[in-house]
Amino acid sequence: MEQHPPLRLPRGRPRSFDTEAAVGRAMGVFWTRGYHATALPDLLRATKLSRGSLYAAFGDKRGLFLRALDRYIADALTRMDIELDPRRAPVVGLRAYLAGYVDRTSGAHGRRGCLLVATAMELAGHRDPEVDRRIGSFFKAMETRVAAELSRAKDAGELAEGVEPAIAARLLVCFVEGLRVVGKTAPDRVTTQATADALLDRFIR
Amino acid sequence: MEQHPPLRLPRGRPRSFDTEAAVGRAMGVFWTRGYHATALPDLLRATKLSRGSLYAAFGDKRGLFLRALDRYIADALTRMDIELDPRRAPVVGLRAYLAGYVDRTSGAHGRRGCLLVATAMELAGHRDPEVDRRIGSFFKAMETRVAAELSRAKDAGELAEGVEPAIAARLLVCFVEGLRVVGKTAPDRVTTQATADALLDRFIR
DNA sequence: GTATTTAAAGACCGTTCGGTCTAGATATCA
DNA sequence: TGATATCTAGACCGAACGGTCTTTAAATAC
Repeated sequence: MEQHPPLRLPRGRPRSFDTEAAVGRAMGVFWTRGYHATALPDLLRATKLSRGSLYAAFGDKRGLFLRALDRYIADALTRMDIELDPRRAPVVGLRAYLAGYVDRTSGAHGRRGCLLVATAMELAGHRDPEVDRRIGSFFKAMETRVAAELSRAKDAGELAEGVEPAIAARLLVCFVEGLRVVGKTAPDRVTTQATADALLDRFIR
Repeated sequence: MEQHPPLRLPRGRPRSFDTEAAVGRAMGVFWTRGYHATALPDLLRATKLSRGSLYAAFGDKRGLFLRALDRYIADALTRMDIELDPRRAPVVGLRAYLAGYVDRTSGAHGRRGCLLVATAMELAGHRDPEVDRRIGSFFKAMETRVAAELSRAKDAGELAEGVEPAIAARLLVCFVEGLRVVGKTAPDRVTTQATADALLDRFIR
């Protein structure tokens, strides 16, 4: 067991705002506006923090951004783990996974875009290893989960002949990230769903 | 025939720089850095223009950006028209089209990203109709060309059974735009090519 | 009570932003 | 030559940027 520290209460006034809630609100701003277009006053308004509190809690704008990005990634992977629940049939999970992207990339939802894709395009590959690592590991994590699900499907005999789970997983990841891009034009949901179905139907029996 | 205007030469010193070349150099800067992260001095350095000349020729930063975006789009569509040359077999054209994206989204090329996708994520859906129109019409133009090629393939009996050219075209567009996104992590070319092949092979006979 | 810690408000800092303007050189036409 | 038009170079502008710091109030432990 871990040895707890003495746990003496600190002397002064305790922190009165919820750090995680502030990260969530900041995430929303970065999400809709992008990193460079988000100014400090935007973040102060959204988090309802003073400049001093924000800098004490997060260091600087980039520090808060990285926290927000981590939250966004954690949310996405958590959602995936629910959709690809191993207790469900793999094809059901894959359909749920795609249906989630159809929902998030159609109409007004689509127009809002994706913090991760926006960050990849705006900040990745510009000598910021903290950003690059997050982007790279997210795609890898996503691909790994999809590949596992496809492997389960293959074992259950539900995959079309000759489909390699690893390659197909990469393909699906490219597809859903592409949905996020064209989703910025707010395509209608029926067409998006039909496109996703057309893809999956070629890979399952 | 069109009636030419009198065509009198203007009085003063003629323009001495190549406007289109300047647009091309500016395009390169926006491409690698994105809109907001590109500062005026970056553009002045790249175009080798003075502030005065740049503002006289393009109005403002946004005006120059729109010119650069138009150039980028025109280049992309021209390239597609070459790859999908109607005198070639449609499957050959589609393979060339995908091979081009494999090349542009692997390794260092991939890391550079795509001005159009970056613009879609950074600027689309933010009440700038000039940007929105360009992004939307580009995806539509691309989709139309791919759909036509798939239609030709279908007529030639080269498509797998039950493949709808219109839906499959949208799917391919999503896929290649997704390639641009994950391409920011500089994936290796062999894997990317295998992924593209795995997709196309499911849709052709 | 005192000491201590935090919070909000906002003044303040130097820098950079996009954009305008002037000065002087240069290149063309008439 | 003189008029005209464009060039470069860079000073200049107000606004906004990210970030620091001071002040004052409030909330806790002792």
